[in-house]
Amino acid sequence: MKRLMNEASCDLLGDFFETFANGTRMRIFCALQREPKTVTEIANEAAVSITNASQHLRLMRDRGAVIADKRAQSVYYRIADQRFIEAAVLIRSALSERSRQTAVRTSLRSTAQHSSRQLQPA
Amino acid sequence: MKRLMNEASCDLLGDFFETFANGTRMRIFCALQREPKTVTEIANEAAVSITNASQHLRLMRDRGAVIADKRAQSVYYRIADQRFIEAAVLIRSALSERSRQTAVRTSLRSTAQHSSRQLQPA
DNA sequence: TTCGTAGTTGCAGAATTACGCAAGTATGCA
DNA sequence: TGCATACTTGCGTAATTCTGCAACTACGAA
Repeated sequence: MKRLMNEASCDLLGDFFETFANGTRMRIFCALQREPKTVTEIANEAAVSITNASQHLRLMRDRGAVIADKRAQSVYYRIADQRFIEAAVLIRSALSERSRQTAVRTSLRSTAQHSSRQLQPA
Repeated sequence: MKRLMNEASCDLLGDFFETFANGTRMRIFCALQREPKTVTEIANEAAVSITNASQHLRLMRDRGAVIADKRAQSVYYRIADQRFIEAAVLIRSALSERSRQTAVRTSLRSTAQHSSRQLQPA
């Protein structure tokens, strides 16, 4: 297998993952999946104060995850790139599949931590 | 557009993103891209102490991002699912493309923050 | 048994991040 | 102008996370 990412990519990615490494920001991301929304709407959906939503949105905007468009008094936020959603869906599918497998494995042997050996190189 | 993720997915994803929301853990992830490695090897590549690498690896393992296989005295860690790498590559491509676009936009108009209006719904 | 290598874990201090409150800016409407 | 709505920002505190040190377990070899 070829190396898919270099050092610089890792740094970029680290920043990006930090952007969503927070329950509130993840809920904001989910709330924005379908269409742009105002800060107030986002705060309601994510169940946080408007101040708090605004703070998280600023962070997300600074990191390029969302884009803000001002319209009269309101500021509409939207997800900056559709691929962020695609990536999320991809990861989710891997996670849900894995958790199912783990459940099966756990019920067959004990906690897997003790069974050593067996190294399949990816 | 249909809604791609529900609430439960968001929670799952939040956990996952937290796993990589750290420079050290991202470097560990990059180090493991191609093949399984021992804690010592990982610590060297990520430029951290063995203790520190071990602690991060435990967190990553607890969250299902990596898998540990013990072999004699050494513990080999590997990435749990190839799709995690695919997702990372997908996000990286979006990020690098975006940063190029932003650079162009910034050189054309000022800082974009002031130019209001214009709301394209995704 | 004893020693060396490879990892893990408990603990404490440092650093970072999250959150709310209060005060501020920006826009629209009467 | 004055007032209301919609956000943003500064600041202090609370909570979380990171990191290293020292002590501990696990395994193999002499």
